[in-house]
Formats: sequence, structure tokens, C-alpha cells
Amino acid sequence: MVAPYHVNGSPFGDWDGTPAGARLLQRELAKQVSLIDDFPPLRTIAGVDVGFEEGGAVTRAAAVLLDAETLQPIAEHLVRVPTSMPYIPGLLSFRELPAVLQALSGLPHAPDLVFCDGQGIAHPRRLGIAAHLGVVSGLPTIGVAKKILVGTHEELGTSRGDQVDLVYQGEVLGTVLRSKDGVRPLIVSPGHRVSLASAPLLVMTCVTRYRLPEPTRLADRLASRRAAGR
DNA sequence: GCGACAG
DNA sequence: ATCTTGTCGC
Repeated sequence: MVAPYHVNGSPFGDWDGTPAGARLLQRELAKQVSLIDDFPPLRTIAGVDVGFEEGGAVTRAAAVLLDAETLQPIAEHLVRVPTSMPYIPGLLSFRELPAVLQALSGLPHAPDLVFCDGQGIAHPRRLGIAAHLGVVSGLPTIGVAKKILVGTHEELGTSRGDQVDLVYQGEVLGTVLRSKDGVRPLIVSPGHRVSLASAPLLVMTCVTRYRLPEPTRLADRLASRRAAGR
């Protein structure tokens, strides 16, 4: 017997609480994902990420709002909620999305685009956390991951800006992108309302002197309770 | 059946 | 993700 996890209502619809039910729901929600660029001129961009405390008992979700022009933080919001589900590869959004949505709603206003830590459509059922977040929030989203979940790719150049397609089941689902000379590449994939071609361009637009784009880096820092680094 | 496996 | 100090390299 599989132990059912707590259901909230909003991000999971009528999920039955089982991993099998979660996978079915992902296939349904994936049909609502749009890979066509559909976002306003970028004025603000948000970065969201999750961290844990108390040995995993408490989930910390952080949302940071940045000025799209200067990449400087405008506002940030942090929430702490009891962890409701264990980490299961492929079902990350069911563990982190509730907290992420709360963190996002705590910002002074909705962003024009959201950078999410993890995969967009580069997922077994085309619904990584960034795509899931996009569908349930209606916001344009991009997934920026540090590792590949699924898919393969050709050799990648070693210079900043070099990129190659991430292919899975004969389909291009994302981009393996070298954000800085010599660093491990980022795995970028559209979440919602962003095209495969635009995603890496938008990410590079937010990269300054670090491997991670600013929205992701700042949210990551806040969620992991770390300090700044001048 | 055997490995792989975002955070 | 998290547990954790110093250390190697640009």
C-alpha cells in the first residue's frame, strides 16, 4: 500500500495523493504548456528556489523580484512550511510547488517572467517544476537546472555562450548552456509561454559574474540561508 | 530485470 | 537538498 501524501487543492487539482496519480496528472497538465513566446516587455523577473531545515522537516521557499534592466533585487519573500512529501525523481514539483507558490504570492506584485530551479519541459512527462509552475500560475517560466534529469547531448564547447540541444526520445527539450568559460553547463528548458530558442537567450541576459543567472542565484542564496559574496 | 534519477 | 574545513587554482 502506497502512503498518500497531503493534497492542497490548487497546484495538484484532484490528485489522489499517490505517485502513480501524480504521473497521470503531469501528463494532463503537460498538454497545457505553451512553447510560444508570450510575455510582455520584461520589467521585472523573479527567481524562486527551495531549501530545507530541520533535517528536511521544514521546507523553505524563497522568491526574489529583480529589475529586469539592472538585475538588482527589488523585493524578496521567504516562507517556511512543513515538508509534505519526500523527494522522488520526476515528482519534484509535488514536493516543492506549494511552498514556491506561497513565496511568489508574497512579492509586492507579479513578475513578467520567473526563473525556476529545476527542469522546465526537459522531463520524462514534459512537466518539470518550471513547467508545472507556469501552468498553475499562468506566468511565463524558464527552468534552470544544474544537472540533467533526462536527455543526452553532443559535446559542448568550453566558452561562455556555447550551447547544444538537449534531446530526449528524439525531441529537443532544452539547451545545455555554458554560462561562463570553463564552468559546468546549465540545463535550460522552457517552462511555459517561452520558446526553446528564447530560453537560453533570456538566461544569458541575466548572467553577470557567476555561473547561475541572477534571479536563480539570489533565490538560491536566500533559500539556502547563505550570505552574500562580494 | 538492471541502471538512472532535477532538488 | 543537506551534512561539512581546508585546499587547489585562476
